[in-house]
Amino acid sequence: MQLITVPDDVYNRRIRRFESACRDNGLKMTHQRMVIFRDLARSTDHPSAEMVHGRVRRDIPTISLDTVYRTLTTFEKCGLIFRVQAEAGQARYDAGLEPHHHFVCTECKTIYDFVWSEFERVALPDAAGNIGHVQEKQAVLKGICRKCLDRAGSH
Amino acid sequence: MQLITVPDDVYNRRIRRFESACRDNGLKMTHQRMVIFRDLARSTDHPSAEMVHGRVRRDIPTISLDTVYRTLTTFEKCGLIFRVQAEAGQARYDAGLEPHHHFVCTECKTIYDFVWSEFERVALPDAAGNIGHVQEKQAVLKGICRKCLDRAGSH
DNA sequence: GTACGTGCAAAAATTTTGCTTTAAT
DNA sequence: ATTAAAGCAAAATTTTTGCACGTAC
Repeated sequence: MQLITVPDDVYNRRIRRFESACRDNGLKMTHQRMVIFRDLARSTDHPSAEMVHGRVRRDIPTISLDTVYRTLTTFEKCGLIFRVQAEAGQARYDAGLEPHHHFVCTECKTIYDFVWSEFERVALPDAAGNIGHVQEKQAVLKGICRKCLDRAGSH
Repeated sequence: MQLITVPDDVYNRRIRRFESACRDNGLKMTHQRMVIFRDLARSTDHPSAEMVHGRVRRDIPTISLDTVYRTLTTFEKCGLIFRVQAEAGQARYDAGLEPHHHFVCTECKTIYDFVWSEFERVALPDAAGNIGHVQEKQAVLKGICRKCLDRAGSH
């Protein structure tokens, strides 16, 4: 379930980016793609293909899971969304393009976003540049989230 | 195939750590576990379960893939090895305990290690501490490795 | 009208599990 | 002798694919 939602201005920016990305990549504007992207653009929970499928079925009850898989892969190739580095069994997706990082709870597998402007300012070591051409850099934290800590502490 | 190998002193340190971790966790010292751990301790290629299976079969031709899966999971629970944040379809493992980070080539899926001492020195933002208790922090880079860049450039 | 996208079903790939046999302590 | 681990086979889970039909441009 999705409690926190994305602010309107961020959501609208994402939708506009989606529309231009479709045009630029020659993607047809299908009902399925719009509904799937709208769900992602509003999401803060880094949903898996199955989570997206479950939610978009409210709008398109006949949509198939493989369409969701194909669509997510397509969006990823266009740079519209990212696969999250979280290896929680299933691939998880994120429509947030603003630089941010992830805290993965090893207990409940929830993925939390956080910003870390200090990180953005630190230069990569030479070692990294020697390996190849860096396109994306991100920090990943693992730990136990507050919710799980509280649950464990209460008995 | 494995080109670079781990220096002897690092390898020996890992093996000693393995032996004490088995004692501490009440794990029996089976032939399979030793062979699997030795392979990981020598590895620099962040192998998947299947890669490990393929290699340890040289020593134990009858070893089954599910034993490898079970053993890797066991080692991970003991903190002897880590699952790498790389979502390359399969889970990838790493026996390196010294702080290091990963560069994942989006082309060939190779995972390269690098050290980044500057990163270790930067304090986490308050936002991260508010989410929960951080147990592990790491940077993940994505990009195209030199090998793939060269291959693409040569035609 | 044409090319691309979707739905369906089936398969592929990866990982997990129940049960029996084997081996370590 | 006990108890954990290995091996086998089967299942569960996640993701991909071929083909026929439908839809956006």
